[in-house]
Amino acid sequence: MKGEQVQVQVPVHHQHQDLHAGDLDTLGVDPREMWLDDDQETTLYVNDPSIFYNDKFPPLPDFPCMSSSSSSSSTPAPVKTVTCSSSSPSVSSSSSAASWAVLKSDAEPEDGERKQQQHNSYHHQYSQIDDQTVDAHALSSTVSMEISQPLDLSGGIDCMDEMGTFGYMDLFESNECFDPSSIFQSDSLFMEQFQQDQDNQHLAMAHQLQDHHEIDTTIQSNPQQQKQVVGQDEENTNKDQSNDKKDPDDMAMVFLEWLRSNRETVSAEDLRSVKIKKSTIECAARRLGGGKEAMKQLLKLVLEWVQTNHLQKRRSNSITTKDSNLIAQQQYQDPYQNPNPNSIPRVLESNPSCNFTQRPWMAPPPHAAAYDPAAGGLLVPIPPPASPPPAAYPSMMGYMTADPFGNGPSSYQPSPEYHHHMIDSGQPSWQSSPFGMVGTAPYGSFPDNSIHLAPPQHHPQAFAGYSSQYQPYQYFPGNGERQLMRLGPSATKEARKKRMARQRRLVSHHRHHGHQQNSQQLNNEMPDHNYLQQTRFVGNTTDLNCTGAVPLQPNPGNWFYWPTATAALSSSAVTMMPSIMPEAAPLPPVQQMDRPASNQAQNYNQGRSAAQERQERQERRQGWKSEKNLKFLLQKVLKQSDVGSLGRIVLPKKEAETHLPELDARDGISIAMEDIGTSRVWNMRYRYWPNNKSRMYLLENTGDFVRANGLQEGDFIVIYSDVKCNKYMIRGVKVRQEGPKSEGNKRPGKTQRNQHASTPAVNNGSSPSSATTAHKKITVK
DNA sequence: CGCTCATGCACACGA
DNA sequence: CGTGTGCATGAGCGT
Repeated sequence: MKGEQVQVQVPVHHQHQDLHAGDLDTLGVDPREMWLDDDQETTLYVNDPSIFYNDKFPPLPDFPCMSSSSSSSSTPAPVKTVTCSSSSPSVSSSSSAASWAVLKSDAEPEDGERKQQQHNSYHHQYSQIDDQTVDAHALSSTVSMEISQPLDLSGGIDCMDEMGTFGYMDLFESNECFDPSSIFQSDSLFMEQFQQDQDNQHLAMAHQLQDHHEIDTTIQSNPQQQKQVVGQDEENTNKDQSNDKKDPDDMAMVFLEWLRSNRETVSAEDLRSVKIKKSTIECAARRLGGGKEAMKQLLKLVLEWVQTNHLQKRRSNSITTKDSNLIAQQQYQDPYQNPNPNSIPRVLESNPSCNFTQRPWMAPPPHAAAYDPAAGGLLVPIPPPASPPPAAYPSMMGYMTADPFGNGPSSYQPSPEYHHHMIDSGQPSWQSSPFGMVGTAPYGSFPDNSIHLAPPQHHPQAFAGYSSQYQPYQYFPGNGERQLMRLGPSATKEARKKRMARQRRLVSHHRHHGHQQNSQQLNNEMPDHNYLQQTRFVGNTTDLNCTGAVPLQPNPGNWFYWPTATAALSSSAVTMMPSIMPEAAPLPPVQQMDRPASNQAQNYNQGRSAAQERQERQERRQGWKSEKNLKFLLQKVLKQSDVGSLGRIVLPKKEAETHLPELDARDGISIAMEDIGTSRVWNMRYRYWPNNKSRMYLLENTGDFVRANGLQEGDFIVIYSDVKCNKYMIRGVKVRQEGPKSEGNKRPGKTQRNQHASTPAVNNGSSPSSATTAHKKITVK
C-alpha cells in the first residue's frame, strides 16, 4: 500500500479538518493499516471532529494534529505541520505537533492558486453555497484542536499556553493509535471528488466521485502523481458516468442531494478541506462490503461527517473568549461533550490493534509517558522529518517553566501546573523516583527534557504520589484533574475548568512571584517543537532519553514544589511554593535505572573518552543538554543533622540500595558528585553503618557541598545519575519557608521526620500522603 | 513487631 | 578541648 496512495489534492483553505481515524474504525477500517500507508501524506483534512459525534461516527478524540499529512509528504501542496495560525487556536499545536503532522494547511502558492480557481468555479456553479455561509476560519478552529496553543507565539509561551499545548499533546499521545491520516485520506478522496464535481458543475460530477474513487484506488500515486489523478479521473469521466448511470442512487446522487441540503451551511472550502487517502477509502469501502454500494455508504458517512463537522464548527465559533488558551482547551474538551459518549469507546474498540489505555484527548498516564509504539504498541504519530523519534522523547514532566531542581535554562517551558512539587510525608520510602514528572516530562521540569527522573523500573507507573519521607518533593505533572481527565470521560469539563482555574492561578502567582530566575527561565525555556515533541512522546521506554512516569495522582499534600526551572538547576536554588502549587511535579525518573557500577562512579572521569568529554563540554555550554540523560536516583530532605557540622547526610536506605552502588564494605566507596548547578564535582563518600540488623547509608563529605549551596534543614538534595557519562549528579534544592518565622528558625519537630527525606515514590498516591508534612509553607528563595 | 532513620553520644584523635 | 567517626537509641510508621 505504501506509496500507492493517491494524493488527491484539494486546495485547502486555511485549515484542514481532520477526520478521525475513529471514523474509519467505525467503518471497520483498521487505522493502523492506513497509518502505514499514510506515513507519507495526508490527504484528508478535517477540522472538525464533530463528525464523530453521531451514531455512525463515534466521536473521536480530538486530535489536534491528527492529520497524517506528514510534513514530509511529497504532496505538492504541503501542509504545514507545525504552525498554528494564531487565528485558529484549534489547529494543531505546532509544538506537539511535531510528530503529529499538523494539518494546518495554508495552501501553498500553487495550491492556493489552484484552490482559488476551484473556489471560483465553485462559487460560480454553486453560488448558493458561498463562503459567506461558512467561515472557513471559524470552521477550522473547531475541533481538533485541542492543541490549541500555537507554539509560535511570539514573545514566549506563557504557562497557560504551555499547558494547553501540553495537555493537548498528552492527548495526542494516546491517540496515536488512531491513524488519522488514514481517515483523512479517505475523506479527502471524497472531497476531491466533490470539488471536481463542483468544477464540472454537473451532476455528473457526483458520478465522477465514484469513478475517482475507483481510479484513485487503482492509481499508484506518488506525490507527484497526485495531480494526475484528477486529470485521469476526468478522463475517465465518461466511463465512470456510464457506470454511474446504472445506479440511480449512486454516489453522485447522494452527494448532490447532500450538497443541496447543506449548501447553506457548507462551503466549498469545507469540502475542499477534506482529503482522504486512497488507501483509506479503499479500506473503508472494503469494510463496508466493497463495491459502489460501499463507496456510496462511505460517501454518506463522509458527508455526514462534513455536515456535522460544520455544525460543530459553528458551535465552536460561537465561543468567544479572550483567552485563546481557554478556547483551545475547550475545544480540547469537546470530546467529552460528545453527545454520544459511547461512540468513543466504540471507536477505540473497533481497533483492537490500538492499545488505547486512554482517550486520545486524555493526557497519557504518567507511566505511559512514553508512547513508544515499539514498546507499548501504541501508535506513534508520524514524526515530521525534523522531529526526533518519538521514542527518544522524554515524557512530559509537567508544565514546568523551570526546572525545580535548578536545571539550567531549558528551551522548554512547561506550564506551571506541572511544576508543582509536593512534599508528602509519612509514606514508605520511595519506590519510584521522587520526580514523577516523567509522564509529563513534556511539561518538563527539565527544560531540555534532559533530566528525567525515571521511576524505578519496577515501578513504572508509580509517581502517583510521594508520601514517603524521602519522597517529600514530587512533581505532579498532572494534577488530579488532569488525571481525571486521563481516566476517562468522567473527567470532564468540570475537571477541566478546575484545572484551568488552577492553572491561571498558578500562572498569575508564578508571574507575580516572579523571581527573576523564574521569569527568565520561563522565557528561556520556551519550548521548541522538538522539545515538546520529545517530551510528549517520552514514556517508559528503554530509551534513556525517555523520562519515566508522571505522577498522575493528585497529591493532597499542601506542599508544592515550585521548580524554578532552569534557574533551579543552574543555581541549585529551588523554591517550594505552598498551596500555590496544586501539585508537585516530580522529576521524571528515568525508567532505565541501571545502577552505575560503583567503580563507574568512581572512575567516570577516567572512563570517559575524549569524545564524551567534548560532548559534555558542549552540552555544558548548552546548559541543560547534558542533563537530558540524568536519571533521578533519590532525593532527601535535609535534616538538621544532615546540614550540621557532621558533614554527612543520611540517605534513604531503600533508594540508596536501589540506585547507588552496592556497598560491600562498610567503608563504602568514594563517589564523585557533580553539582548540577555549578558543575563542580564533590568527592563524597557513600557508605553505610551497620545499624542493628540493617544498615544506615550515608553520604559523607557533604559539608562543603551543603555550605556551598547554602543548604539548610528542610532543603533537599537530589541525586541523579548521568546515564551518558556514568557519573552522579547532585543538586541542592533550597526551600524557604514562608511565614513569620524564617526557615532558619524553624526547628523541625519529630513529626517532621517524614517530611524530610524524599524520594520518588511510586503509586504513593494511594497511600495517604501525610499532609502533615505539607504544612510548612515554602517560599521561593 | 519490625524497619527506617534522626540524632544522641561515646570514643578516638589531634591540636 | 574540639572535632570527627561510628554506633546505638528510639521515635515514627507500616504491617
